[in-house]
Amino acid sequence: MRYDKGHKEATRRRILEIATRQFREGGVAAVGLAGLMTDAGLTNGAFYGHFGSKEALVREAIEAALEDSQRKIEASVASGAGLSGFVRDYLSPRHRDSPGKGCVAAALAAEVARHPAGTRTVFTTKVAEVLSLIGQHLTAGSPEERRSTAMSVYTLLVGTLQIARAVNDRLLSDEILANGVATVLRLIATAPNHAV
Amino acid sequence: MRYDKGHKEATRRRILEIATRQFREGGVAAVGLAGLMTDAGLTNGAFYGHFGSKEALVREAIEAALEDSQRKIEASVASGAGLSGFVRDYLSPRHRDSPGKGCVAAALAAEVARHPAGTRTVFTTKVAEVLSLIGQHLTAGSPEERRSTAMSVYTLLVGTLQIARAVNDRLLSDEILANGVATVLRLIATAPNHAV
DNA sequence: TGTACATCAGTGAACGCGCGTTCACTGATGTAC
DNA sequence: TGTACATCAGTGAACGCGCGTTCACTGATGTAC
Repeated sequence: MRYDKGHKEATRRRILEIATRQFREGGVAAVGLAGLMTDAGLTNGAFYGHFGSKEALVREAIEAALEDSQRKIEASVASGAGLSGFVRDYLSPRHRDSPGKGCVAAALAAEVARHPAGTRTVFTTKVAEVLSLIGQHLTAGSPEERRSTAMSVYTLLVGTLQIARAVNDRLLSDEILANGVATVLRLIATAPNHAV
Repeated sequence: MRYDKGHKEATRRRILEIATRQFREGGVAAVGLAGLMTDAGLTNGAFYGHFGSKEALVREAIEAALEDSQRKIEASVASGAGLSGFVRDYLSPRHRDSPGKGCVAAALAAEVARHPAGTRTVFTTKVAEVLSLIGQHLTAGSPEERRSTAMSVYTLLVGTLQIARAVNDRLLSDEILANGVATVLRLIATAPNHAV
């Protein structure tokens, strides 16, 4: 064969990697396959040797990016920084300013809601895993309370990052991030004391 | 003149109304001007008699939709349901399932972050007004604490609605919404007890 | 050892389509004289 | 009262462009005999 063993797999991985970055940076709709393939050092036609359609790529990109999120949480816990460390990274100006390397839920949740069922199902499965993972690393409360807190933490993280990114005023954006950190840490520290 | 006095203004309002709905339903990128104008009962060319560009329409649509949000908050407070009533409406399955009539921040925040400065500035100004409005209707805490709580409430509302919309599992989605209501109401009821 | 063929990652032109925007034109009305 | 012109909301074709997808082809390699 002309190409090394593993060459095609490496190319596929390269396309996927570039795609996950570009999708998060500009949104799925703004990424064209021709430009994506050029950035991968190939021509447009080669795309369909690796993926069945753009939507298939979107599914894989979302899956990969949400597995990345899980790895980040685990890395933070393993490093001793705990969930708090993850929260501080997540709501940092650095994360806000580099969406291409960041959370795919914050970048694409609204767009995912408008995608076909298969894509939404992948997203759903992986988000459920993230929620479960956050719940596992909470210390306060019963299992039900931890699940509940995990949801609050995750939605608050996503909402805070999104508003901080959309807002065009650095001071306000920084304030929103800092306030988000304080609120999430408070949620983590205290059991929810359920009324329901 | 061929047309009634006020005819053009009415047409403009009609285009704007349809656009705010379509933008929230499908995202800005998915809305084409030709289709929009057809839905308004006109042909594509007429658009530029009313708006300078698609982006100018986006700015006005975002502004109008965020003023709508403010009106909803005020209406809920005026009706005696208070902020809690607004929160329950915001995180209701009905709101989740009808994005076209709902919160523009939840529908478009990620997309706004990628739009030109002018659009982001409009968004920023109006979001700041919403935060201030929420703060005014909080009862617990100092003014600083109320501002802080308002931010947490708003970002939590937006994040919760988005994840609930993206998720493809009705039970999980409902659970996320219900959990969001409980958490937001808890935030509203208790002063944040700032650590910073 | 030499020749014919199979394999297969990638090429690049072409497809039909919809996009935002421009612009010469239409036609019903109001105004001027 | 009748005629010429100005106004102006809207028409609809055209512009250049990029989209996702298809497909006949290339060319370097491995395999068979």
